[in-house]
Amino acid sequence: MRLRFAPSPTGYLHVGGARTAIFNWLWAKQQGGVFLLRIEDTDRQRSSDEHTRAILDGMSWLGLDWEGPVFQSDGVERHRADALRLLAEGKAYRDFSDPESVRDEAKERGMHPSRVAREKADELGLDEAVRRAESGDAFAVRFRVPDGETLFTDLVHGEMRFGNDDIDDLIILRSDGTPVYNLAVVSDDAEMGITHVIRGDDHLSNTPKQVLLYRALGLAEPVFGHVPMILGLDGKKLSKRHGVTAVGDYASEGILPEAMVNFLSLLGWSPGDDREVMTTAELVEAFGVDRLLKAGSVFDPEKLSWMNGQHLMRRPTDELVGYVRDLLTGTGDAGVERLDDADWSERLMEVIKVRARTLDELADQARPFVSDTLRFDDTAVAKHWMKDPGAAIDRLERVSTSLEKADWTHEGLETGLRGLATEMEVGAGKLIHPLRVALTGNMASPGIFDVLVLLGRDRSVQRMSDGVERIRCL
RNA sequence: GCCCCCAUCGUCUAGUGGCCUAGGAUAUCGCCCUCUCACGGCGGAGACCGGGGUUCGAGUCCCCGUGGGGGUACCA
Repeated sequence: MRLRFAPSPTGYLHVGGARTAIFNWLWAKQQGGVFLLRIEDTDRQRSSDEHTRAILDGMSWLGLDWEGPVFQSDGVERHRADALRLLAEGKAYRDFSDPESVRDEAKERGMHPSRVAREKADELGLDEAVRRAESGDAFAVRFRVPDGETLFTDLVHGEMRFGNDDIDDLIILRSDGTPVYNLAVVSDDAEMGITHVIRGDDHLSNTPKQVLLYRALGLAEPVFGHVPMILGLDGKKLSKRHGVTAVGDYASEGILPEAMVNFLSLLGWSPGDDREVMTTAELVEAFGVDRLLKAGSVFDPEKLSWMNGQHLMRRPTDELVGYVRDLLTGTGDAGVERLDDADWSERLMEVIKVRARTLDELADQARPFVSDTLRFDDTAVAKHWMKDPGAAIDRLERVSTSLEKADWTHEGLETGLRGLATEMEVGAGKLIHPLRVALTGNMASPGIFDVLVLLGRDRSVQRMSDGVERIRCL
């Protein structure tokens, strides 16, 4: 079994393409098949190394590995030979007509352009066509669609039947001698020995044309499976109008590749039970083309975000430390080396990972612990400090002196602080809230005793006195 | 215009003629946990596009509408 993913070199791997790639990859992995990559660049004008590179980067980020070098569609000679062979066998004909005048005439007579072209070619006759070709007249090569019907079995749609009258005599070779997509795919896929083609629904209408080409060329045709499209929140085909559509952009938004693979694989497919958060290994195990859906699905960034949070909680903490280190180094935050203390950073991840949905949020959560330069949240300061600055200062100072001598453990600190609250005849929250602002600059944080333990005695005490100082200056 | 595909909560989906009083997830609302925010737990609201058949019985099968998507290039 040989599968391939064949994106067009548009400069980025969009989510729809990514999902198609994922389906192919999952199936290949599960069946022990071969997964190949081919860049569709028969139109040389459009392709560029950077474009190909962007797609490869997207694939690598997702963790989708393919076999061997990327198959570049450099088979122009082969494509041309195929076209010429069809010509020699009378399965294609030379079209000398001017595209524009053919279009006009077709419109006038209410016909399809390709049928006008066929009529003209038949009027011209084979001998005359050969003579004109030999004298140097430029011509395109059109495939002559035979009479009858074209049938094939689609993995997701079942039996497909197209009346050949509805299929146009497609051009397979342009008048400049370059091959056209529909011929190139067929020729290339056959060359690669592709046995199964999973691709987007947008290719469904192309399939009978390609099937006809396979049969005319005597090539082994693959089994096709057409998966539904991915739509934007407005129900329209997902495009740049919907904002982020390149998978690479989600990488920079703090999405884990495994979450992306998981999320995308659940668009147009489901394992059949209630499982949703799944590892890539589980997906490989559960995947099956028989459960591919027919209806298009909307890409919902909210659910992706949730799923990412689920994956985040399940990742090994040392991996999370790595992400946070990179992110905080990138933003130039001081103190990143604190993360090198494996035991400490692991405990830090344990308390912050449930509070983050993206890697960026995880880094934001980690920042107050890593860096000593706090970013104070205005509403937090207003609510817990400035409503009654005097009380805030008093409480911070008393917490500080009381805790300074406490046993610096979760339990020791809790007994100490709650004892102080009782002594002062205030609720513990009255002490905790201003303390949290002093310690983290924020209104929200992990449990205050975890914060204290993670920060350590010296840094905690320092932040409390800095906090007092800060309130006085405000 | 012509051809093709599709249709269950807002969204992702389960459902292959009786197990459906339509299940799960997300989002949303309420409660609980609680020092905050999350996580987690419990609960609420929320869908079979419409009309005809077939059948004892239809979300499930058939037909017709409607809606959405795709194709119809000397694009890929």
